[in-house]
This record gives sequence, C-alpha cells and structure tokens, in this order.
Amino acid sequence: MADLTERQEKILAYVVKEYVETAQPVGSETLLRKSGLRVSSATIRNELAALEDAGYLMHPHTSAGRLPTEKGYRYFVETLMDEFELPPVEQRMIRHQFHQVTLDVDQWMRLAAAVIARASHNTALVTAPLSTRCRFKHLQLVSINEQVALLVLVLQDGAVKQQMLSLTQPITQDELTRTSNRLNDHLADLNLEQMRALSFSLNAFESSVVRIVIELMKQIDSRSSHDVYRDGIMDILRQPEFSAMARMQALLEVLEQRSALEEMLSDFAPERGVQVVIGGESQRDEMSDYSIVLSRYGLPGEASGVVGVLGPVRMHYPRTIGVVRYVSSLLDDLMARMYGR
Amino acid sequence: MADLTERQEKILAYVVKEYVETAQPVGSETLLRKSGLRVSSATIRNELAALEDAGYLMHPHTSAGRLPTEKGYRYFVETLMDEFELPPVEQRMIRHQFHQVTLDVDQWMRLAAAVIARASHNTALVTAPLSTRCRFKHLQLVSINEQVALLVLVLQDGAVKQQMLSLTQPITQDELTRTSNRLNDHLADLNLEQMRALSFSLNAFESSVVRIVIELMKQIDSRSSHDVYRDGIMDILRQPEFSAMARMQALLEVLEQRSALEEMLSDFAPERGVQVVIGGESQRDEMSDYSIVLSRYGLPGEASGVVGVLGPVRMHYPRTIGVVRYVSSLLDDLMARMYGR
DNA sequence: TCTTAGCACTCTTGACGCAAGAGTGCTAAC
DNA sequence: GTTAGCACTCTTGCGTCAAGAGTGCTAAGA
Repeated sequence: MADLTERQEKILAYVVKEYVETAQPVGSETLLRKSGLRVSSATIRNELAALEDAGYLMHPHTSAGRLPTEKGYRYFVETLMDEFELPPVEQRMIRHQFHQVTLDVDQWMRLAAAVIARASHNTALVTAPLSTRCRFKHLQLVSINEQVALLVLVLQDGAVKQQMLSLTQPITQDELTRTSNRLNDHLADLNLEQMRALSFSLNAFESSVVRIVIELMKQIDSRSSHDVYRDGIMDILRQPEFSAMARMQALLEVLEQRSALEEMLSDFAPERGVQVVIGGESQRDEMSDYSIVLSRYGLPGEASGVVGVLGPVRMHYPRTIGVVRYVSSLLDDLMARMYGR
Repeated sequence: MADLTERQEKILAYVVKEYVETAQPVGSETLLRKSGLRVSSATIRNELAALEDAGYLMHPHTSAGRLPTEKGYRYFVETLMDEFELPPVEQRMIRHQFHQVTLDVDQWMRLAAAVIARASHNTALVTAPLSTRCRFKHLQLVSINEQVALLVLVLQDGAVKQQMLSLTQPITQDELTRTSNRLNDHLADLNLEQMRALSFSLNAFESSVVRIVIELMKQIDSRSSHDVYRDGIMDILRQPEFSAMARMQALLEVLEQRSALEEMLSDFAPERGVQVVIGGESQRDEMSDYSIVLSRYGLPGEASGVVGVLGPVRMHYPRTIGVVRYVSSLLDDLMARMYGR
C-alpha cells in the first residue's frame, strides 16, 4: 500500500496542496516551479503517471493536470500532512469569546459553531452534549395566568425544558409551589424507568404533571441527539466547485434535514480523537463530494457531543483538523468544569 | 394610475399567473390559448404593448414574451388577485399539528416555520413573540454539582432563560432554595428599571444572582427581537431563477445573518394585516430579486412577533398570502390563550 | 537503470458563424 | 377597434476552428 518513494510522496503532497489552493488540476510544469524539485518536468510526468497507476491521482481528461483521488487525500491526511496547531493568537481569541459568553449550553453550541465556521471557512456542525441516560433533577411550576401554568424541568446534566400547561381550573402560585416541592421530593434523581414505576399516591393534578415530565424526558431520551447547530453554510457555497450548482442541491438538502445530519454525525464520530471522512468513504451518495472532519467532546460515558466541519473534499485538512481539535478540547474543559471535574 | 381597461386587467392577470407558473416570458399566442379571450393575437400584442408603456410589463429582449414588472405584480396583488383561503383540509391538518405539539413557544415557532415553508414552497421566517417590556416572574436555583448551580429565570410572558453559575464555595440545594424564595418575594413583577433601583439588604450571593438576572433581562430587552426561525431554504433554491447562482449568494448571505433578517422583518411588519413587499420596494439592494409576505401576530401592545415568507418576486402571491394569514391568525389564538384571553 | 529533451497527440475552451424558432411591431385592410 | 400578414430582431443550439495546456512516448544521454 504505502510503497511510495520519498519523491513520490513529495510530489503527491504538492499536488494536494496546490489543488486545494487553486481548485485547478495541476500539471508537471507548475509542479516543477512550486515544488523546487531538481528534476525535469518529464521526470515529474513519469512520477505522476506512476502515482496515477497506483490510484493516488487522477485525470479529468487526457490533456489536463492531475488531482488527488480519495485515496490520495487519505494518504496525505494519514502520512504526509504536517500537524497544524491553531496559532496562539487565534486560540486566545477563541478562548476569550467562550469566557465572555454566559455559561449556557445553548450559547456554547452556537458559539462553537460560529467559531469553527469562521476559522475553517466551511460549514460547522455541532451537537449539544447528550447524557447517556437522563435523570430528573428539579421541576418548578410557575403560574402565568389563571388558565396557564409553566412547567420548567431541569435534568441532572443541566438541560432545561419548559412547557405550558392549560389548567382546567385556576390554581394559585402557592398551590403550584407546594406541588412542585412535593414532586421534587418524590422524583429526585429518578430516571425514566424508575419514574414510570412510581406508585406514590398522587392527586389528579400531580399525576398529570408527572405524566408530562415523563413525556418530556422520553422526548429527550429518544432523540438520539439534540439539535444540530450549524453555521457558515455560505462559506461552503463560496468554493469554486459550486459555480455549477448541480451537486449543491443535494448538499443543502442534507444540511436542511437535521435528522439526516444527526444520524451522520453519530455514525462517524469516533470514541476519541479527530476523525476524517473523505468523500465516498461515508458510503452516502449525497456526500460523495464532501468530507467531514469531526471529533467527539465531553466526558466519555457521561455526556458527550460532536463538533465537526463539513466541506468539499478539496479542503484544507491540516487547518480544519487543527480547528476541530482545538474547539473540541475547549469544550472538553467546559464540560469537565460543569460536571465538577 | 389604475386606468386599465377590463381587458387589459384580464391580460395582466393572465401574464402574472402564467409567468409565475412557468418562469418563462409569455407571448401573445400562449396568452390567447390560455386566456380564452375572443380576440386575435395581434390585438393581444397591442394590449401588451400598451401595458408595457404603462409600466406594468416588461421585455427581456425584442423577440421575447412579456413578464410583469414590480408595478405589475403590485397591481395584481392589490386589485386583480382572487382571495385565496387555505383549503379546510390543510387548515385542519395545520391546526392538528399545533395541538399535538407541547405548549412551548420555541416549539410553536419551529412548527410555524415548518408549516409555512411546506405550504408556501418558500423560505419561512418567524420571530418569537416579544413583550414590549419584560417583567420578572420567577427564578429558581438548582444545584448541579458542588461548583456549579443553574439559574432558571421565568418572565411574565412565559419566556424562560437559563444560565449556569460557577460557585466560589459549595452551596447546598436547601440553601439555594431558600435564596430562590427570598428573591422571588422581593423581585415579583418588577421590570428592569425597578430592579436596578432595588435596595433591599442582600447578602453577597443574593446580590450576585440579582446582577445576573438584570443582565439576562437586559439581554432580552435589548435584543430587538428574538431569534429568527427559518425553514425551507431549500425550497427557494429549487426555483428556476437559481440555475444561475449569482444572485443566490446575496440571498443566502441575508438568510445567514440573523441580525439583518430581524431588522428587515421589524422594518416591514405592519401593525395588522398581511403586508407584501415586492422586490426593490424594500429599498434593499440584496433583496431586489425577492419578495416578502409578512404579518404581525400576537396581542397588540403586549407581545407580538412576525411570521412571513421570503421568496422570488415571481411568487404565487395569493397562496402565500393565504398561508401567512392563516398561520398568523392561528398564532393569534395561541397567544391569546396564553395571555388568558 | 534512471533521467531528460523533443515532439506528436489529445482534449478543453472560447470565438465565430449560421440556421431555426419564437415573438414582436408595423402596415394595411376590414 | 380589430385583424392578417410579414419583415425584423434576438435567443439558442450546433458545428467548426484555432489556441493553449498538458500529457505520453521515444530515443538519446548519464
């Protein structure tokens, strides 16, 4: 597999870099100029032909330059690529932004998506951290008006859900508070099954509230992950491959359908480390022109989410990987602090 | 202005309808066939020329058919258009969906956007109802772990905000509950100014919580409106005008920048009724190829938001207006119920 | 055996012209 | 006021052509 000579590797790396920058197939002359190799263009042509035979490069047509195949990109990412660390200035800026923002999961996610999109010039995808199994923490009933009360449900991991309740008869805030307290005592730390099996004596109103709590927790549990936060759709559309927009429709279709995105992210997110899925490697037709770079963050086993970048296969992998890795580690820290180390 | 003969109006209406359907400039022959007018194509040509002179129609080039100008669309919307009511079946389906979903503002907004996008085949835009001035209703502190507590803030209009607090020293849930109760008593029904002027004796922790509450309320108040919910970006991109995607970039730019959207919506949303802004009428360059149909919903003076549709100028106005009007009235009802009639 | 110069070959791209088709606008008759 | 007829204009698609880019091969050189 990796039976490439040093010179071939060098040439492959240059083809990838050049093509990523210009989006143009690169020919032997250009390569000669840019690479600074001390051989003739003819030699380079021979090497290019060899790399093509081995499946690392391809040819749009006879008289065009070469561009990397998926195998070529893969080899580049795995073997040839320089590690890219986000410059300290950018790191500082990003950290600063996270500390400025209020401590709120939703806002973290938005910010993470925004930061990744700006830094990678591609579409960012982020899912909120998801506890493996959610447990009841606290509920509060608040009277909104005579016919409506608000139920606020807090889960162990700090997630908050609210829901309005239509009351069949007016209930005072005092009454609601008493109910809240009673239920909090009974439900503390229960998970879904335990709550279902509950057999305290509850009055009609209380048991209707419990039913709703169960319903909400079921929703959260069943949703394989929360919403996908996206940002930077524009960035990806600015790439030259989209001047002809046939393929783009398929892409936008995926980006719009949050459920499809969710599925994809959870399919590919590795246990740890940054994962790169190049084009057709995802086994999904609509993704064959795009790559994803993603990383799981959070506390393994307790609660974790995914951050990632979606972009054209012709993507600046070192930089993208650097960005994803950095933001992922940042969220690791935030999560660790939230869960008390 | 409105000095069109009956026949001219009929012809204008047919041009609009035909062009909206096919996206092709419509010629005199086609018009003759579709309209069923009992005149010759030459007569129609004369009328078309007259309509063009009057500024209602235009000509991409000499040998092409006619298509409506903005003035033409405006005349159509104002004078010629048949009222379009959403068919009862669809109405029922939509109502049903709203009743199935949990009573939660956020979910209403998402659903409204989804429903409008599906029904209008265009991009839906929805803003959450915004109280003119927000008042404190309730807060609750919940211990997450030793170093972190969650502050849940409920406002008069049922809006819920949460924020994590880093604790400098461990505080038990009991302690937190006591603090919550004390603050709830003091802060009940206060608005931002009153809260700032507060001069109860508070301990260090309590006053830091109050500071955060003030911060959160300031955020909500200053944000001229909440997030814009969007849906159906794909739909708009499917339209034939986007096969050449020059213009689309500008559009997506606007759709991505929530702040720009917000501003636009609040600029054009009328006090009541459905408003149609056609192309350049918005006085915004990037919008010159798009129209917006929008309507304000909610309780005038108390809390209101905007629902709308963004689509190409070549849009099916009757249907779009019908959809927007219906969803708007539905949200009116929901809001009325939430605010207790 | 590896490298290189040279050159024929292939394929894309853009320009140009041309014919077909669509639709108008005008004129003259009804 | 309406209509038939017809010349005129502009788009669209197609084929041709020349220029340019880049390859792949061959044969000579190290």
